[in-house]
Amino acid sequence: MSDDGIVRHFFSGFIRLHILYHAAKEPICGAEITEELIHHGYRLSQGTLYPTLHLLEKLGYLKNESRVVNGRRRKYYRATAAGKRILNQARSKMQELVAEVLEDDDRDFQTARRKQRDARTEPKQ
Amino acid sequence: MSDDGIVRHFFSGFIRLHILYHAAKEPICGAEITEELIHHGYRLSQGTLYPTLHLLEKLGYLKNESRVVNGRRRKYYRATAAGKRILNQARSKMQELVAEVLEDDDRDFQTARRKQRDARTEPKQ
DNA sequence: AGCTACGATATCGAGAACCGACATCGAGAA
DNA sequence: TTCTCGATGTCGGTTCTCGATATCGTAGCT
Repeated sequence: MSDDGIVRHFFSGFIRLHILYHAAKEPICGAEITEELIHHGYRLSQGTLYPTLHLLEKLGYLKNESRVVNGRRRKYYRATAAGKRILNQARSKMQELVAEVLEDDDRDFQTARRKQRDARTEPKQ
Repeated sequence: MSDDGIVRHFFSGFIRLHILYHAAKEPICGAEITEELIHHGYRLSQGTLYPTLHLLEKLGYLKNESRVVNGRRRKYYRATAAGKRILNQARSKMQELVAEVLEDDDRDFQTARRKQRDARTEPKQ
């Protein structure tokens, strides 16, 4: 694991969640997702992206529809009802995990929710 | 990938980020981290946890100090200056990635920041 | 001191995931 | 039909993850 890769490692799963998120917002194809991620300074290789799309489709969270754009065939993926359900579920989890890391530190991230504050203040031993 | 495992998969990196976060807050040992994660309903196997700790230490983000607690040897890890730096860097990234997924949907997560709104609304050709 | 108990830490092998490189596909141009 | 080229799909080597197992180290006991 490279020094710089550790941050990427922290978010690799999260990047994949973005696929589901975007597919819930609007139909999106693989090439657009790649492009989108670059905006964020991330990169998901084709060897990861397409299998992920296929997996999400196989699990019933995405469905695709072929279109032709500029003489090119593209598969546009859209989140199914089940996909939106799992997305919301992921959002809740994320809420919980993120709130803790962003809260109460030497930074001003008070906008984060602080629901689980009490759940982790029990004394050890 | 199991159906239920996909959500876990989304956050596996996030879970590891928690290690760094807790180590920045206070010295923490492997056993406590495991315990902590269970509060969140997550689980990181020992075969993943310890190598991760060693990696973070090798990269210079953590340093450890052995203590004896209840007759047991424990290695307490604490974030170094470099570790806190990378944590803040990760926080910014997280902020950015999370804000997008939580914002402007059929839910009430408006507490999330919306700084990068403009960065991804350029028309696709 | 030597022995045992036990929790914490560390390691190992099998399986899975990731990535980069390469292959395939398909619509329009020539 | 053949060529072009962007988009999709696949493959092998490398790395990561997990569960099981091993080691380590302190304290209590004799």
